[in-house]
Amino acid sequence: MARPRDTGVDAKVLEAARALLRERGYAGFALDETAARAEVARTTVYRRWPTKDHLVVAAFATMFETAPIRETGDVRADLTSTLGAIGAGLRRPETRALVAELIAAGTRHPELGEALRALWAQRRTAAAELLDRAARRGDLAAGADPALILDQLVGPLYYRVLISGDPVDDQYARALVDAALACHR
Amino acid sequence: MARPRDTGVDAKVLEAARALLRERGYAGFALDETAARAEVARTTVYRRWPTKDHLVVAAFATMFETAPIRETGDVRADLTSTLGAIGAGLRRPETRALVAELIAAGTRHPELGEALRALWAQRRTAAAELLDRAARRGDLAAGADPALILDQLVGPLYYRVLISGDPVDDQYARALVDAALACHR
Amino acid sequence: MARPRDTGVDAKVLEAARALLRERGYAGFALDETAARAEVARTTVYRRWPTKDHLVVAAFATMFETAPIRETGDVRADLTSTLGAIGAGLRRPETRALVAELIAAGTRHPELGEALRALWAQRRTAAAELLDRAARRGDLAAGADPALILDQLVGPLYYRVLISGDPVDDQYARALVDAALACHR
Amino acid sequence: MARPRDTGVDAKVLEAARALLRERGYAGFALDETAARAEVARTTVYRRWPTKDHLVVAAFATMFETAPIRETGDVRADLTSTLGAIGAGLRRPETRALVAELIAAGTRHPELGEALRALWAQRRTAAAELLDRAARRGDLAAGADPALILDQLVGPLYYRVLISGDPVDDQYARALVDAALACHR
DNA sequence: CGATAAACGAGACGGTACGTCGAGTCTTCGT
DNA sequence: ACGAAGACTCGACGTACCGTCTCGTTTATCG
Repeated sequence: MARPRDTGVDAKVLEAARALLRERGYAGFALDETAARAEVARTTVYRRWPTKDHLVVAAFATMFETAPIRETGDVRADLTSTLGAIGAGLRRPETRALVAELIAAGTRHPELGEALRALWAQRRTAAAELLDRAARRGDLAAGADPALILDQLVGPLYYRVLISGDPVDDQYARALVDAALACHR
Repeated sequence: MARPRDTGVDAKVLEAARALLRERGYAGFALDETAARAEVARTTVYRRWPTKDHLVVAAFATMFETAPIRETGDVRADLTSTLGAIGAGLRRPETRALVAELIAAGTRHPELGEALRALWAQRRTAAAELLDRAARRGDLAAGADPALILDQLVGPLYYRVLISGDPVDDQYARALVDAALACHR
Repeated sequence: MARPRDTGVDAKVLEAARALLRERGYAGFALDETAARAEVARTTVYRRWPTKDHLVVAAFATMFETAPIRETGDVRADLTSTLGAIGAGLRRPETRALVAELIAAGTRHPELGEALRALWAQRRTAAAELLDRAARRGDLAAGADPALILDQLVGPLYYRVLISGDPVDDQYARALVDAALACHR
Repeated sequence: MARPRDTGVDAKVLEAARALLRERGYAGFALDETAARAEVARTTVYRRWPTKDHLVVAAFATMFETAPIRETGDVRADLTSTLGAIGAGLRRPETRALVAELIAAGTRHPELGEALRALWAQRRTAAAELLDRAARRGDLAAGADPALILDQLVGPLYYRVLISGDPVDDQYARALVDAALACHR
């Protein structure tokens, strides 16, 4: 009885949003421009995402494909490459800014906070499973808490990127993994 | 050779800025209102801090006095209480939002990024010295890198607060310290 | 296909602008206040008139209804009363200031200069037609150039008001008309 | 008993002001810049001229040397060349704008209005004397009022420049003089 | 000759307005 | 209903001058 939503719109808008986010970061991101680029009316965007923040989070959610993990069975190597991949994703300054703005957006809109945490959790999954399997294989100490280990591995990465500004390179990833394995094995 | 700056102005403005940041967070922070509260002309504010971001960072820098650390000599206890204090400071949602916005601001204005990193470094100092002394006392393993250990301790804290949203309580602080000491000793 | 402009807005804003111009003159005229009085957002004003100058000219254009002229057939009397009316309009000091500012605005924005000249031309029309008819009736000398005569009548009026500051009263109007008719008949 | 004013300052400032007025007109004229150009402190300027308007008027007063008039005895020729000179001075658009702004300034500050009228009167003197002598020589009709004639000559000039925008060239000057002499002789 | 009052330079300060940008909401028409 | 187009509200931002003020630094002249 009513005109159905043009499903192409979602894709076009998100695509445009991603592009703008990458080009200019959150600061230079304007909903107007996104709509213009997607060749869609501003109203149409608002009908789907009630807020700039919502749109940005939605676009962000589609930005990083869950990196496929090649698991070799060598915990050290696998962890190192995974951490390295995460670090590589975070390194770019615009990414840092975007992540920061997303956190802020998540505070302004609780549901977005929820969604973002889900996203992070999902990104964390791969590494978590890696650790779980290692634990089951007996490659980790008996009493070790995989979640804590993961925090110890990933936390410093974000800490360096967001807070201290120290470099996050493969060497650092290796150092982190070495330290973690030295303890928990 | 010219009329000297009214030092009272700095204090009044920063005071007002702090208050506003605490009340409404970065989102609800308006330079206009700050000036009004400080009973100072808007232009006077702009003379000192060229941008809203600059003012916010300046205000933030004066928000947290370097927490005095009581060192007992018991590494475990000292670290736990220090971490707990850091965590306590970060827990409040407005703080989380503010920290996130500051990171973003730091990306918009490189000089601010610099300033912020200096601030974090300063906040980090106390804990770092604690670890250094422990190392010198032999309470840590010979080859241990204090900076890395610190990352492993503080990183997860920020990670939980900003990213995963998991609770940051004293129990978690203890777990982190235990894990770290288990390895590096 | 889009939401049409609220025509009421134009009226309300121009009305407010006229009022402000009359009360405070160009010097005390603020676009902000106009918008406030018209109970309209400042940006809405800017959408229609890109500049304070534009708005002022637009408001000015609606300030003086084309004075209705009663033509009796007696050239001398008709001219005298017309000149008198023009003079009366110019006499008030705020008017003088406003006219001056308008000229300046017309120089700052060429399109406004155009518009203003059109306005003046229109105001001049009535008197011009009066002279034309007189010429056709043979009340003026054959070779007389009505446009020149008009300049000689109206020019001194503006000259006195704007430049010399000498009084512009009915007696002066009469003297001008007498002199003009003495020549051109 | 006190340090005397540096007389060079007045000259330097007025020079700079004239230059700025010529370059950018009243609109682009900033007291700050004038002071900078004159290599003088802003305060020093304010000590002499209480207001931007005052300074501008003062500068203007020195802008046009009273044009020396060569009187040949031929009223028509003398008047035509004088009018032509006046017209030439007014033609430039910046001059028009400046004159307009000066009128406005004269309304904002009554003393300035006074000063300006004096200036105009002075500029008018030459032409007035010309007419007076012509009258005394009997080149004008007995009952003719020189002041009125002058208004009829000069008024249209200003009228065209400021109001109607019609060209003010030598031909127009001649037409005006012809018309005036046709009547008053 | 040294005190002193005013001139001067430099710049802080208060204030007022301007014009701009972007977010969200609302209204209308077309499909 | 959905979609396009764009008007409207609102709130802030940063800028540009203006005119006033408060300093420290000169400099002519008077006691």
